[in-house]
Amino acid sequence: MNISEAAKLSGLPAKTIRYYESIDLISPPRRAANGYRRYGEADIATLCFLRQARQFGFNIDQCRLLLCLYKNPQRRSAEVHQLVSDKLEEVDAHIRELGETRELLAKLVGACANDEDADCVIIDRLAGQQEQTQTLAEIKR
Amino acid sequence: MNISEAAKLSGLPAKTIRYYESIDLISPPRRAANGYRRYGEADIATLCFLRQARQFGFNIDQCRLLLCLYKNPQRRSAEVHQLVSDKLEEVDAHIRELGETRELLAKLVGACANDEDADCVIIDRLAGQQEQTQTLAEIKR
DNA sequence: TCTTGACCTTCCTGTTGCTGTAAGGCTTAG
DNA sequence: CTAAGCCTTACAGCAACAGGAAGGTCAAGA
Repeated sequence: MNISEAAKLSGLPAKTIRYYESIDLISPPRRAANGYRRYGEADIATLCFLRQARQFGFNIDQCRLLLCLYKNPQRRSAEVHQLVSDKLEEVDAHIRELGETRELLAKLVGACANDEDADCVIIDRLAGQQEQTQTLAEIKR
Repeated sequence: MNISEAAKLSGLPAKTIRYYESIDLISPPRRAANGYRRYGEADIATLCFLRQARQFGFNIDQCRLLLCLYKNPQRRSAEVHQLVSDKLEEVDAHIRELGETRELLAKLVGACANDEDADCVIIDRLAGQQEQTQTLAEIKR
């Protein structure tokens, strides 16, 4: 099948499939006489695997590793487990960070007068000296 | 003061300050006779404001808006409130999305045998046809 | 047969928010 | 006089693609 059908079946844009080939994430497919890329079932499976892995938040390098494991019948499931639990920790850390930001933003929203006046706690807070000093202290540590 | 002191006081790398100037986020400072940038108190305040806004997750364009409001004594706090509550929603959506990913990852981690065997639920799940079909159905909608 | 539209190809640029590096000028201390 | 530590500009690169230009190919219809 041609690239656009592979795209449909895999759920990845054709652009992305070509991109993955260009960075050696997937191996170049056979070409038809006219130069068109030809994909088979196994290629589609690989592309689906990649789409899923990306959706799970794995970056391209992590996908490379996962792909190795996927294609290697000698793999140990413990290796896969390690990769995924690392990613889980990564995501947890990211969520915690965003959660802190969220709380700070919520405080700002709650504290702002939200009226026609120019006085604005949010602006004051963003311009605030205290926070600046605190951050400076952190930097100096 | 020169750029490196401005960097120290504002908490932004000198590189970033020059970058902000290059994209017209901040106005070009005066120059000393030798061509060095000279910064004053007001410049530092602006840079601090930007650092804080970035820490809160505002992107550069949003910082532009915030900066306008910051510098405009005719602002209405309601405008600021709007910007910040939009950002809060944005962050919330991001957190929800990450939360879903987190749950899926946790399931994978929990289901994996985590041993010396090649059988791996995670690999199966990432390569899974069901999910693929489901996603295809979603695409076709 | 010709044309039209839908494919396909490669190559180049742009996105976001910086960071790194090169190549060179200024300043100050020893 | 030299070495360090500033400063300047300008260009390249990161992730993970997306958009578009310029051109070749293919199948269907008038």
